[in-house]
Amino acid sequence: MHSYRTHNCSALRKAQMGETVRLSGWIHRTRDHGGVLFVDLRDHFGITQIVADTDNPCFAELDRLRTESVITVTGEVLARSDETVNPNLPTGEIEVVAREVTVQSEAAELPMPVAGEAEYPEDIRLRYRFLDLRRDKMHANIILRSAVITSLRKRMVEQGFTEFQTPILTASSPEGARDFLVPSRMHPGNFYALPQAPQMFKQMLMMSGFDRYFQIAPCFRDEDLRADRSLEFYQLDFEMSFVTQEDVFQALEPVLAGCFEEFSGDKTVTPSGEFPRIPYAEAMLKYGTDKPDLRNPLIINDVTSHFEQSGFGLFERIVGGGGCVRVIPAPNTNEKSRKFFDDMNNWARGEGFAGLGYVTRKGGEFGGPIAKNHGLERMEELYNELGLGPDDGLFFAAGKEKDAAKLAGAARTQIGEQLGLIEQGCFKFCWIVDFPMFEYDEDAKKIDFSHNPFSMPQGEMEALETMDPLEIKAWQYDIVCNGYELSSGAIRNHRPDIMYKAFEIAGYSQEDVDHEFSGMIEAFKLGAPPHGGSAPGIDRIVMLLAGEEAIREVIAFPMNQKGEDLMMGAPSQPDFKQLRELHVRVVEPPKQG
RNA sequence: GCGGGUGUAGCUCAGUUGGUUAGAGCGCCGGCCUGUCACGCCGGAGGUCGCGGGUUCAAGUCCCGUCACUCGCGCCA
Repeated sequence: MHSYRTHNCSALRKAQMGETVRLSGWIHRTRDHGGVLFVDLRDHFGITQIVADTDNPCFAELDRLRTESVITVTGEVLARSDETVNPNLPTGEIEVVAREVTVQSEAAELPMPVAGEAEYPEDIRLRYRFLDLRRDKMHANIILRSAVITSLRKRMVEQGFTEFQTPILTASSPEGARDFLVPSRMHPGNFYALPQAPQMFKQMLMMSGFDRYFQIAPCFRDEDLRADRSLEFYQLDFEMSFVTQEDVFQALEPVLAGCFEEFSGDKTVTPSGEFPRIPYAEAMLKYGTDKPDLRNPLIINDVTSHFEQSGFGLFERIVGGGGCVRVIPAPNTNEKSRKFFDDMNNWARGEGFAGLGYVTRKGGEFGGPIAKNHGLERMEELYNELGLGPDDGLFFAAGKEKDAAKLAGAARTQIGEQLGLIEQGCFKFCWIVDFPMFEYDEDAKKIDFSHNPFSMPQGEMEALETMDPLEIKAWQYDIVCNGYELSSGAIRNHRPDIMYKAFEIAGYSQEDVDHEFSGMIEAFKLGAPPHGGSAPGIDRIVMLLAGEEAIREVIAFPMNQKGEDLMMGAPSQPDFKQLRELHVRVVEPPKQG
């Protein structure tokens, strides 16, 4: 007989009745009835009930052991009587009568329980992650992650992509997020950078003639963390040669839709080939964000023209000063109390906005100060234009265009949630397209790239030479699911002349470009195919599929919000010898206060 | 760097307008129980109420500061 097991803890059925078997696992729970003792033995696969009565020589040992101790049990498979079958357990029709128990590892008292579904403080969960990962939910999340990655990989290969590995120790890239630096022992004073994304390498692979690249790529960014953002994360990084934006969409949609359909259970998924394309400007107007949650049916409207001359002085002044007024409908709120509307205003103030105005409407009767001051007839006109009903309230976000859009977008989400309008049980994808190539940087008082400087401008050289830079769009796109940005991507600028021109508009000389991106420019000058790609975030994909709200729930060993690994104790101070070899000296920052 | 939330037993939490010895469930330790599966019953141990200061006859409770965790803003092309 095998030293540890003949079956796993989810394998035994009535068919094995009478067989002598051996199982190994963790003691999940014990139930001591005095005369008879039940032990739930758990492994990766499931749970099997072990039983021993007082006449059984194993009784004392099993009774003594704490939960989460690891044991090997040899015994006979018994069918349970009809009344004692547990229908909730795949192995619930049988139990194993212990004959021999070997303790593999005795557990001390636990800092957090493994059995049960309670919530536990995250710092304790992270400190004892190996215990946390034994819990059902976490174990399932990590298995899901593995299955999702396998599925994505298979689907990419089916689409004709080739998997590559690119360097982890690489060069700092001058744009984007902060780099993680690694000191070079052999080159004193020089540092490697960990890749923020394998951007340069994948473009180089296209210039190397490989046509379709992909990688499950680790990426590193030294920026503050969020629920859906960590210092290190994985992307399904891909790039394609000789493609238009539409070709990229058609390659990715079946991969994402297919993967989501495979793992989303009962939830519906936007079908491949039907992901809406929403221009950036339209998204900012209708949803107040470039990552709209399309499960929310509310649409924002611009009503600035209605308030150029209005009895409502505040809005008139805002509009007169070049600002705008956006409205978010609150359908069927005739039963809502004044508190509901005031609470929304307080919420907006709490979020740091000036405030959120509102109009109430109950059976066709308008209420609230805006309606009164603006005039009931003009309000009626506004409602007719927006197609609103006699019981629909209306919220107002006014200010400079950027602020009004942001407030309207946040309010749209808040109203949708408060009124329970967010459609559940679905994954709604969309592409956001036509991002502006440039934007005006208020701080630096100059034109700068709005997103990726290496994207191809729509209209190429002619656009750069003839158009107002702020009007130029880029072949750049984001994919969004349920309000989460899964990735951004672009058709790249593979033409040195267009590259120089684009950088010139943003205030960089040809020498600057040659100096900062010499490798890339060099490659472009030696035969570069038109190419483009994207890189959906794998952690976020798994998070959505697992129904979690933080990527830490789908990462085996995540960091806390301060970028610390509480289990391994990272980051930590290196010893002096290591620093000396690396030619690095640490200067402590001055203490506060 | 900034703002919100939380902080009471190993864990989850309750604790009234400030008022005697700070409680419950789970876990732990001991005892009882032969069919449970979140087993049940009895008993016990376990607390710097995050930390520091202040107000008060009296602070878990009020005030100020600070720390930790967390969510968000900035940041993340």
